[in-house]
Amino acid sequence: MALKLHDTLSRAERLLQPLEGQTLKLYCCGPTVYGPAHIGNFRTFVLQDVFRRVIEQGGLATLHVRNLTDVDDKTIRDSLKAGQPLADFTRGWTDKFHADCAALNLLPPHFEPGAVAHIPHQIRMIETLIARGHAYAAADGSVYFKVTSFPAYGRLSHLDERELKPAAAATDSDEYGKDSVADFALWKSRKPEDGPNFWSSPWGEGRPGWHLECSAMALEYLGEDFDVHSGGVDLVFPHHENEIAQSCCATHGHFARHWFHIAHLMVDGGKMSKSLGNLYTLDDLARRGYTAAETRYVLINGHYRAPLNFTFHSLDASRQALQKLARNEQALRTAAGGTSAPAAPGPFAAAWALLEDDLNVPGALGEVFATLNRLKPAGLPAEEAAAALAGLHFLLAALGLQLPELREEGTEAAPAEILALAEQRWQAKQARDWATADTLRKSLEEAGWLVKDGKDGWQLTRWA
RNA sequence: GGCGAGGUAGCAAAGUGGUAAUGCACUGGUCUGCAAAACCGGAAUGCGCGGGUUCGAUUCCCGCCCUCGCCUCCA
Repeated sequence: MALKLHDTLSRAERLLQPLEGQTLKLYCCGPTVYGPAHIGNFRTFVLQDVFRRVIEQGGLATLHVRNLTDVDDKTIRDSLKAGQPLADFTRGWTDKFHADCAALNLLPPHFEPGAVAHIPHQIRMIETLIARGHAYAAADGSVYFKVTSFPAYGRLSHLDERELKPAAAATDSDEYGKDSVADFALWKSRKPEDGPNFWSSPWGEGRPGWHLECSAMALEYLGEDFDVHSGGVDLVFPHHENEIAQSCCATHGHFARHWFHIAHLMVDGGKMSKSLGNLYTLDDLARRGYTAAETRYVLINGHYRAPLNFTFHSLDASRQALQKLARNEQALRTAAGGTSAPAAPGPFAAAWALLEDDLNVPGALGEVFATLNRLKPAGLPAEEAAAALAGLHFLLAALGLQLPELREEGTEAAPAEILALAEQRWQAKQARDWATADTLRKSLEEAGWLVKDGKDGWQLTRWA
């Protein structure tokens, strides 16, 4: 195992080695469950999944924690709007999230804690922070973290090199009582708009602040020190900066050793937003006929540190690419006379090396194709084909790519009238009545079936 | 305005101090009555702009332009 990964904090590529033993501890900021996640959210989760798969293929174990934010402004607001108890509301969207994750072939985290279930942990952490002089309760019962009490604040996002936009310092009317505008909430006192969603604490009724949940859960499941913390780039500031401050001040640990941030997905060259109508969910794409596997391919086929431009053309390209991989895989299987366990990259060593070099997925995919093109699977001797097949499976497993069914079958599934049309066309063709044959072929195409002529007969393929 | 990430063929996207992967699209051939699919080939002549360093820069340095993100609860 020799994965080099860029670290946001040190701004350098660093070799990843578990702090303890052979298990790499990974914390990922999860979704806020108040609606369906969009493909931009999933870019982050899919890349984290590839990361985990590469680590595991490389021979290490992982301990993967990804939280669910099931209490915050949006979940509360929308559950009240829906007239549902918060827990029921977020459970529904959590189920949807899990279904989407499964469709995208994401490995489930080992722990997936929710914020609501860990409120005591968060309260305990706040008590520690207050006791150590890093936090204070305001008059209204909210508790804030005192940013000036942590000199290292801002290291991750290089705050010291930045000049905050004057407007950004505008006070939030909800958060009066803060000593400094930079201080952030650990506990938010109960407000009328929270409805029935409040919990009791030493500071009165209220609910936990968003940043704290990740610190508390990371501590609970991974300990004071762990290997990698990951999320979308937009979380660098303030979320991750705040997590570092809370965790380092509440424990004696160093918190995460390595920060892994994934760049955003763009659509048609611009940002994704509801108002532009270019914010897609997995279901939106499914309605247009694209599979989750095709979506996954699109999402991983760009380096994680660079913005990736999503287009429907790239989805079409992914479909073709996956078909090509499937054909090659089948050719290798035929040549090898069976499958074998994916134990090593074999002839795909160059592709694997690219994955180990800062998770260069597009480079690795390019290398997979280049290797296949060189190998010419159909003509390989059985032994070489078997090694290549195992290697291909090794790479596909690391990327989490599931190959589609080859588009060969279909004739059996065709309805009787389609079969009749096809047979009629074949007869016309035998009679060298090309005009009739072509007309019938066109009708079949309009009905959604492509005709493929063989030597002694025809085949149908579902087309639309 | 500050900080960060980017600008590579029609689209997407790797990579490199010395003739620029890969996928899609395009195109020639095989096959076919013609196609489709598949297979075997091919072309692109493309590294944002201007300087500098260098024998040589897309790659390093400087300046500029453009895009995207963050700038206090957006993956």
